[in-house]
Amino acid sequence: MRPLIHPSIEDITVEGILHALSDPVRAAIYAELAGSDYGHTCSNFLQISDRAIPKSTLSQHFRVLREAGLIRSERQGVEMNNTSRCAEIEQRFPSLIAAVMNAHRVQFADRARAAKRKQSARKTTAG
Amino acid sequence: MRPLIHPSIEDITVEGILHALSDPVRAAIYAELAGSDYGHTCSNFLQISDRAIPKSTLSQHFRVLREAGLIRSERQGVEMNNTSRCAEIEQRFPSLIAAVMNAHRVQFADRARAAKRKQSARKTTAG
DNA sequence: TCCATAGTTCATATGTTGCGAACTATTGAA
DNA sequence: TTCAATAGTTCGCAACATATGAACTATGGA
Repeated sequence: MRPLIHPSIEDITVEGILHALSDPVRAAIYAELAGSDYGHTCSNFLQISDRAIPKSTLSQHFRVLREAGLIRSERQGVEMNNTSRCAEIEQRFPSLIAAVMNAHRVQFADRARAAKRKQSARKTTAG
Repeated sequence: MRPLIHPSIEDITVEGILHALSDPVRAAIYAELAGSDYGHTCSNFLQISDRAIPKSTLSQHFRVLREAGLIRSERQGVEMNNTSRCAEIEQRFPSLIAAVMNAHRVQFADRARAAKRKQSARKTTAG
């Protein structure tokens, strides 16, 4: 098993960060990690908003996040402890992460609102 | 020639924006468009920082930016007039674009600094 | 030593990207 | 009108990337 790669802060690239966060599954994982003050294991995410993620896929997603410099993964016994590196990134790329996470929240809220509207429209048409 | 696709503001996704801007060529194009108050043609970018971009590739890049909702392309005679949609995006995803563009600037500055350091190190070793 | 659990890696099928060649659209000149 | 020039787009294919089941590795406990 090859050692895990964690780029040093100056080797982190914008391209890498944006690419990593341009996938909704990875964005969801990262949002959870960045939003909590303790670590998460990989298998905490085998289920993401009603969608099952195969563990090999999950492992790849964590690798992308890790190698983009967004998270740090440390083995802790049989499992992994994954934490966000947001403080470091904030230092190098101020307000980038916050803006991206906020945008994801906006989009999530808009979608929920659209879905609700659609649902009530169905109800009125049916009734 | 199929008509150009411009998503309406509510159909613009964060994934799409991040993916579009995760490519350095596209980020450079977008930065130029967003930073000027007049439009640019595609062929203005056949050369980007000493690198030649084939026009078919350039056309694809513009398509990605356009379909992500980042730019608007309008035919003007024989050429295209490309303008950024940053005002609209700012409204939906506040400070996202600014943070991404700033991060790219930071990275560009850091790289230039690193290259300069390396160059002067070569000089002292040689002398 | 054996098993269970958590993740990683491999193989491969499927999807995406880059780019030369061929094409389309528009303008202007003959 | 026809022809050529210019600006972009589309096609086709090779190279690269991604998703996932199957096989594997690492760790801890019985």
